[in-house]
Amino acid sequence: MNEKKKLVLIDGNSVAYRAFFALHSQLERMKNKNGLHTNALYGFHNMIDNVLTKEKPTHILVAFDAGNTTFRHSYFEAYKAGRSKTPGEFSEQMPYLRDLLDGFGIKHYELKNFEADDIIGTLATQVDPTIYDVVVISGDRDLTQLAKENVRVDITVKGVSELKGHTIETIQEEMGISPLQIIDMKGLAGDASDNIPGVTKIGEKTALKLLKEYGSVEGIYENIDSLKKSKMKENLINEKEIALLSKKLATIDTEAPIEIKIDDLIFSGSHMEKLIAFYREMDFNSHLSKLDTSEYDAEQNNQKEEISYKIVSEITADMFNDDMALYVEMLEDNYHTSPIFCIGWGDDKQIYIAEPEIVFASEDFKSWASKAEAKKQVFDAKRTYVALKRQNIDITSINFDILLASYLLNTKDNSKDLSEVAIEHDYYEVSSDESVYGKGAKLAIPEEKSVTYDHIARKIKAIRVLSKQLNDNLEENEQTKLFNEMELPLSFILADMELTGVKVNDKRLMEMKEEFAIRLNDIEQRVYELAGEKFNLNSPKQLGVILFEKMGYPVIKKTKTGYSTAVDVLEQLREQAPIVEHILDYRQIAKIQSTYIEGLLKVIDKETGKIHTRYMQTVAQTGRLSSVDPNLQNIPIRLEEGRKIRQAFIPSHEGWKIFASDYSQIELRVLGHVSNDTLLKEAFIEGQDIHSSTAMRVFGIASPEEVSPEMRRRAKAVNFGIVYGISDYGLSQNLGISRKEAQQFIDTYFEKYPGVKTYMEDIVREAKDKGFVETLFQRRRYLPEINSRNFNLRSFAERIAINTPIQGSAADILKIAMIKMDKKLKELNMKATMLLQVHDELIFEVPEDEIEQLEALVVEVMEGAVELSVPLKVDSNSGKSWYEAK
DNA sequence: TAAATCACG
DNA sequence: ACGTACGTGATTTAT
Repeated sequence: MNEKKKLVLIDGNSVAYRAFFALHSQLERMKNKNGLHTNALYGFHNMIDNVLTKEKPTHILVAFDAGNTTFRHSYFEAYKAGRSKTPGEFSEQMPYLRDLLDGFGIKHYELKNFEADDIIGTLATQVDPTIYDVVVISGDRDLTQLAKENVRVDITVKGVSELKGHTIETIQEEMGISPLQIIDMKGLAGDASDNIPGVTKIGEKTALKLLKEYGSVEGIYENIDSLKKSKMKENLINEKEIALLSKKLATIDTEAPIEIKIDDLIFSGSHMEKLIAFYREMDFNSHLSKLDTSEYDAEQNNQKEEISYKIVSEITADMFNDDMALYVEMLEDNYHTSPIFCIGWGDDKQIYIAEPEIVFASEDFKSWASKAEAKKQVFDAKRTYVALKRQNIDITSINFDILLASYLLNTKDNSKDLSEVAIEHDYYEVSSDESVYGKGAKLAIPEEKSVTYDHIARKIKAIRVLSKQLNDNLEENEQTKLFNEMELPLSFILADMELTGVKVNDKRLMEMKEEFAIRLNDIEQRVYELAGEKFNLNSPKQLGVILFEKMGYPVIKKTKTGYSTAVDVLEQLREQAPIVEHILDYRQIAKIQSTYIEGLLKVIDKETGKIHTRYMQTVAQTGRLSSVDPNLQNIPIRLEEGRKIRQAFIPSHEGWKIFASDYSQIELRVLGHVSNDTLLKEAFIEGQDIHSSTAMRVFGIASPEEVSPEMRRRAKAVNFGIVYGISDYGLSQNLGISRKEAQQFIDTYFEKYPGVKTYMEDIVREAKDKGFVETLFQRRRYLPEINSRNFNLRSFAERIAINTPIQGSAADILKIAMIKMDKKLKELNMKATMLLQVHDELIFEVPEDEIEQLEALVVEVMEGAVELSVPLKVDSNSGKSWYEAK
């Protein structure tokens, strides 16, 4: 027996609007971390969820209105006029509705000049009634006119989860007319919400009475003479045109020129990864925890198409050719330490899977890996390179990295999970690592080996397919140079830096640890004395109670959950609260102790006494690197106590030195270049102290000598503010001045540096126009919120539009310098080695007798890395430890 | 798992 | 009028 199919058609705008008002009381409570309101999305989500469970549709579509004008406006301009303006809090949620539907795997559609009703009406009418049962869902009663033998129309009653079904029978029962007569009723009675006029003095009751007698609007006019004389008859006669027009307006078009076919609407389940990402973005935590991912994954995995591969127990040379994908599987993130448990490689014809012992013992594999003519495509080149290097295998000629490419195409598409990256590029044939290996305590290699093998084989295929696709995309964006000449070569340089590692004097750290332990204990006792009780000093919550409740100090700032006890707050209490001094001391030292001393001691490689960080090349949205496990880009320097940590970073060879070179004011120089501002460029060209120079302009000082330290400090803050996409409030907070004063500084700055002002206006306009900004080297960052109706989101995007080309271009420049530096060091056969990168500086270890040469080389390479309209400047220092290279 | 805090550029 | 500086990662407490 053939079951009937079920088509569900949802009126997106109307249901979302209902959801918005149903949860209107929650409006301010329901916001995500970015301040986006989520009440309509939440309500809409729950409605869909209910519908999917209850109706179990085989086909489903959400239709949207397209724009504000429809074909109806062409014969009645005032159609839908006089509606109150759509609230911004609602419209800002609409774009995300599409994401939600994509997650659910539900097709959505809109058609220019037509309303959602018309799309729904056309589909509901045109599908074969012997095959399809149709359910229409809307918040708008007009749609009940679509009810038929096989079409039920559900209208929201209250909220969106409670629906009332309308069929031919119920409509007949309640109103005594057929669904199609609802149009006639509107023609007579009009509809205030759509501004459909109707005939004067005729309301729903009267209309129904007339229709029961005469059947339709036309029927009434055919029999108009038989009506007895009345005011109503007069109105009907006078307003015949209006009645016919009203009917026309209320009629849903069942022959709209839609381009979708019923087969496009097949519902084959949700895309869990997308849905989860949506929940995360919207902070729908209850939904996140409710998901039974394992069950879902299993179902999804079953839907994937079969993949064939060969399990290899003996490797032979004919298994390799000059164009293949390679994947090395490890369970843990840290590829410096994680065991390798499976390896796959292959091309479009054949995929091979093998256990690592077999691969590592194979000379054929090794020579293929190191063969220059053999091009390899991977996911995460650096990870692959390091993992093989640990086995003494040198891999060369990796010519594509889909992770790196994906990140360059959109910095947001940077998941460490291959399947997530694949899904972003509409490739669904590979499962998530989590669904195969589990997570947290359950993370493990599957008992059944074929599960792993199948998974790796799918990864190989995905790499093959996506390498071609993403390479095309890079070309379309003119980013191939960025990929081939900057990011990909850099990833191997970073790999070498990570593998080299940096030597750490653990004895020195342990000495410091003991010293600090004693001091911490002393301070702790002192604080307890002053507080009159013991408490956990590391708990901001407990500290808040002591400070602001027990001791009664004034509350200066609050956080989401209670009193703020951050430094700037404590500093304001310093004068009146002696205890605060000790708390600040404690905080400072506790930070050094836990993060830097204990933290670093934990990650020193026992064998080599070195630390091997991992540079994340696809995380930072601006193009910068980041550093993890441990983070070596935030080792203390500003305060002397913490700076001493750097004494523990030493050269790995006797008689060598640590050598550090940093770009001076690189971001402001980049700003000078991109803004082409005369004064700003001049300051750099003439080698002025940039902050003093700014102080002179902004405070109207004649000579550099007259700039006081305080003025320079303020000017420096202004310069920072400019780079960050300044606001009066931000600057006022930073400088502890009034907003008005801060605004004055900004105004004066823009007066003196009009080029900078123009740059900011231009870049924001360009971002609004194109939806993304670019660095000097075509690195892109998309700003989906730049045109948001939400002030917060839009303003944030505008500041990012200003900052990213500056921070990102500076990052590009240092990356170029690193590549050139690496090349030079090799060419010149120097022993000096690049160890670390910290955003605007490079740290090397170098034999004593190479220092001079290195110094000259660094200046040549870094200052000459790129040609800007302002000079680049580098400062270098060296010493026995990182501390002394200052 | 989130929030608060603080280290760096 | 709206509420805020840009980019990161690690540790701790609390839920």
